[in-house]
Amino acid sequence: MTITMKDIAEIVGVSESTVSRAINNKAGVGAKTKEEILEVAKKRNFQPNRLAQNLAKQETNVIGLLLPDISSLFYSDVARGVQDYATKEGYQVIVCNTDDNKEHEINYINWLKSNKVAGMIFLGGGLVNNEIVKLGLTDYPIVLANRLVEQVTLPSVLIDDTSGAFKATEHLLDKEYERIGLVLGPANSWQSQNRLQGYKRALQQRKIDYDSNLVLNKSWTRKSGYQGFLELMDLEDPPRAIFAANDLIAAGVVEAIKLGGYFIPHDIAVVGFDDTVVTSVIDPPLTTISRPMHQLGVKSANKLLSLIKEENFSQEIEILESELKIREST
Amino acid sequence: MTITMKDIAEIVGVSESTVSRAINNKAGVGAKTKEEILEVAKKRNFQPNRLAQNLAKQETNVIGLLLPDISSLFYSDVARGVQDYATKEGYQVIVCNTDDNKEHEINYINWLKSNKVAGMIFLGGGLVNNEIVKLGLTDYPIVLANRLVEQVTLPSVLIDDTSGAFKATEHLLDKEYERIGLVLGPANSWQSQNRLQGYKRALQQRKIDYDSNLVLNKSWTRKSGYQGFLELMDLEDPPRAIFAANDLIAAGVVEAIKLGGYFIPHDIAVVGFDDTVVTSVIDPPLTTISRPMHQLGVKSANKLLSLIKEENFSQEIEILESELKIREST
DNA sequence: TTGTATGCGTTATCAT
DNA sequence: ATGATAACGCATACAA
Repeated sequence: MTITMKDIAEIVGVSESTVSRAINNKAGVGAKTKEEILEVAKKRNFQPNRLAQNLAKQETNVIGLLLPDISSLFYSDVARGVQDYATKEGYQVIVCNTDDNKEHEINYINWLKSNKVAGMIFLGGGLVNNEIVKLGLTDYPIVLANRLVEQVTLPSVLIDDTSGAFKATEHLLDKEYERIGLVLGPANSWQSQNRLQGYKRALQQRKIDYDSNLVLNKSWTRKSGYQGFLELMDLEDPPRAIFAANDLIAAGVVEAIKLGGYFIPHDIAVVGFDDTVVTSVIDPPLTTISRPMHQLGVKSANKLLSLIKEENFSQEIEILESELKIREST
Repeated sequence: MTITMKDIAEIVGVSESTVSRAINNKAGVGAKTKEEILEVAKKRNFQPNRLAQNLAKQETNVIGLLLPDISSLFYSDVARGVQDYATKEGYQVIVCNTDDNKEHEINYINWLKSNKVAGMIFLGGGLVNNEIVKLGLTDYPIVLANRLVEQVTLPSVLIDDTSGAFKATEHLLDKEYERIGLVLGPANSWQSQNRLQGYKRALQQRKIDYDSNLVLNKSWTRKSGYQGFLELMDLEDPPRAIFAANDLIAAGVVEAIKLGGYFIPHDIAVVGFDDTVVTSVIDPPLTTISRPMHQLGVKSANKLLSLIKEENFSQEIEILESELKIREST
């Protein structure tokens, strides 16, 4: 069923090397011979065996993408970005779900290596850098996406969460709100910390004092938003604008506001963070911070491929900005 | 840097075939020789070159997964299921985003074929069956996941949407509601049609007359749910239970109910469909139909691998049931 | 038990 | 312009 170059060579009555040259469009084949070969190849639907091809060329057009979980809202978007760019450049990508399990990660890395992939992207998660080095990956094209490592610096693409929070806060500040409630997730999560930092920086820029009473550390849930709003309203001088550190929290805030009989944004303004589907459940449409997830994938793949092709003109670390999406809640 | 069997053979002072046998745990190697070989292999961190291995064995441990879009909520879950099962069985999967574009699909299929994948899963989307056959895939292990084709029957795994709607309706019927409002998506979508069919079947079973006034065809949005509820309330004899054909619609229904001053489920009961993240935004927690998406992936991969291993004991078409998740909205 | 030889389907380096 | 040949790294049938 499946035909090889050898077969074509026999049919046309030439050598395998001539067939190879003709099919790969290389110089050194008579016009007529070439035509004949291509005709047979097309007619018999010849497909080169990539395994043999890659083995001979000592290179592949496959890259590996390691991430915690492809079914996550965040990572699947990034993965799509990686695939879009890679495909466009003639590469395929193998997605490996590590579940943040170090053992899984190592197994996958070994599998990818033995399959001679052209390079790898490590998205999120947290394999310590030393171990990556130990796995002999230093001489391997690698890009880190949204994953910071200490010590050794590897080419990376990151999304700047802090500046996202900065923009959200700044936006409310622009709207003349000076006291802005902030409902965060747990205090020990770095997401909370980054977003708090952005919030503080925005206040600082406007020379507005930071009031810790306005900042609540809760969890990343709708319920937290609901309760958080009630707590903020209990303050002596309650805020008339609220920055919810993710969309789920924002949903809770919005619901509490509406059930309290207030109007958005007339009485109280709300900004969310993430721009997930959750946004579509909220009325009025939520002003929120949109993180360039697809873009993160595209840029990472872009960086990796230029590494592979040794066009190392891309800077080591690239930082992507989040975008403020102004809708009707502010 | 990377070591081959040839190198090991030289180091130990045996032939390549002996090394191959030792490493692949095959009979016919002296215990001592084997030990020596394995030691060197381990020490030098030998990784067999899969390209060469596959080329020699004329088989690979890679399967292709074609789907419209990995970043979609639904498909990414299924993909995860495929990967989980495949990985467990020692296979890797290549995900290809077709965007329902026929040309893309054909390109991917050709790429997968030339890479000698062991088999493919076609998830969703719609390449006509004839074309699949034309691509010479009939002699290729293939499984269709949630994609029905006419004519030729290929091994398939499907999720029975109709029975999901049946269960949702039955549940409300069990709660003694006889008049049940149904808010669907567009009338021409087969999702709407299936869900309507399940609804009707449940009524029929209880010998309850179908009242078309209770059934609304709108769109798959929150807004539709909101308006749908208002329309239903305008009826002479409004329903006290509502089946929303997806979670987004349910979210709108719930909001309208609450803003109308009614209580859920005391005054009005609501059932959704999909069990997506949207559910977590709704208060009270929504009773909904959960489709076994991850399971769909697992079963598809399972079927494909048994096809590959020629253990064709699995039935041609497998149907997966949806599950009723009873929470607090009913 | 071990080694030799050959093949897997290409690519690439020589000759001719 | 074309062909013979080796090489890529491994598996395997056949000898020894």
